[in-house]
Amino acid sequence: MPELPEVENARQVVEKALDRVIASIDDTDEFVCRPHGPGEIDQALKGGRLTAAHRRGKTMWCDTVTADGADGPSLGIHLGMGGRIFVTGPSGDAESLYAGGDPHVGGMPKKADERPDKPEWDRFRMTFDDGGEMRLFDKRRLGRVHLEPDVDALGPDAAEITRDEFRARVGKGVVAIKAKLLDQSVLAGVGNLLADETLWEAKVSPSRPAGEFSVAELDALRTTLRKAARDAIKRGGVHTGEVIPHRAKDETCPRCGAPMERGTVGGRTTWWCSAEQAD
DNA sequence: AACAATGTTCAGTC
DNA sequence: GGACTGAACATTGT
Repeated sequence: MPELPEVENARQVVEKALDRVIASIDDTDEFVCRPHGPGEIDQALKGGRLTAAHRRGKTMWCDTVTADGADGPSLGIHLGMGGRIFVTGPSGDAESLYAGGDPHVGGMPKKADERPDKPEWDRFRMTFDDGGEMRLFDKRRLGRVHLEPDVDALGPDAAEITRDEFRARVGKGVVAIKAKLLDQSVLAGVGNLLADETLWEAKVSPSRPAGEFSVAELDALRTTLRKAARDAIKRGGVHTGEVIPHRAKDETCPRCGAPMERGTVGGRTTWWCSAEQAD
């Protein structure tokens, strides 16, 4: 699930956790919270508060203050391959639940495995002194929570990148354009689905070398990407993309009817229109 | 059983 | 050192 649009959705849910006093933290999952040892994050943040929720690409982080009002360490949260954020209000009950990283914004997920009632899939939990909580729910366990995340290694956010930045960062090298879009140090936030959706909308072959693009083509690609990202945020996730349901065997392009083709580009399964996105 | 999964990272090669 | 590739990571679903 989580690409830029889902993470932005999750970030907005994390904002529901701001300015509430942290009573305790369960950071005992050593894989998710590495390299911190159990209790380390708890010790650093207990008694303090989260004061702001930021996002760049797929990485979120919160500013914090300690109990005495001094600046605390930032808290990084990454949803990995399938993580979600749940926050409950002061009552702590299900009625006050906010779900982030999920397509059904504000509603309860329908699939059993997406419901928040599998305690063994809770990988991190922050309990507030008002009775509510924030937790990372992640059945695949590839999410991350850690102190002081290094966001400088990320490129500009894919929904915000400027025209000049895009030209300079994306339009060079011999790697496939899709691999370039997926490189988080080039620009941050594009995942496998958003890449396929963007390239399909732009009628660009995913395997075409990035350095071959003209300035005009790069500008057009950037416009398409930002539109795809923002539309997905608005609609609740990348899965709302037009071509996404057609990423399957025996499917056809929803625009021209030609067969969809499957392959591997940038190490990821890739689908494209065999006619409009030919090399 | 084998393989893929909306992500990241690290070892290895050119 | 940079660019690039492929496997590994933990876990679940098909």
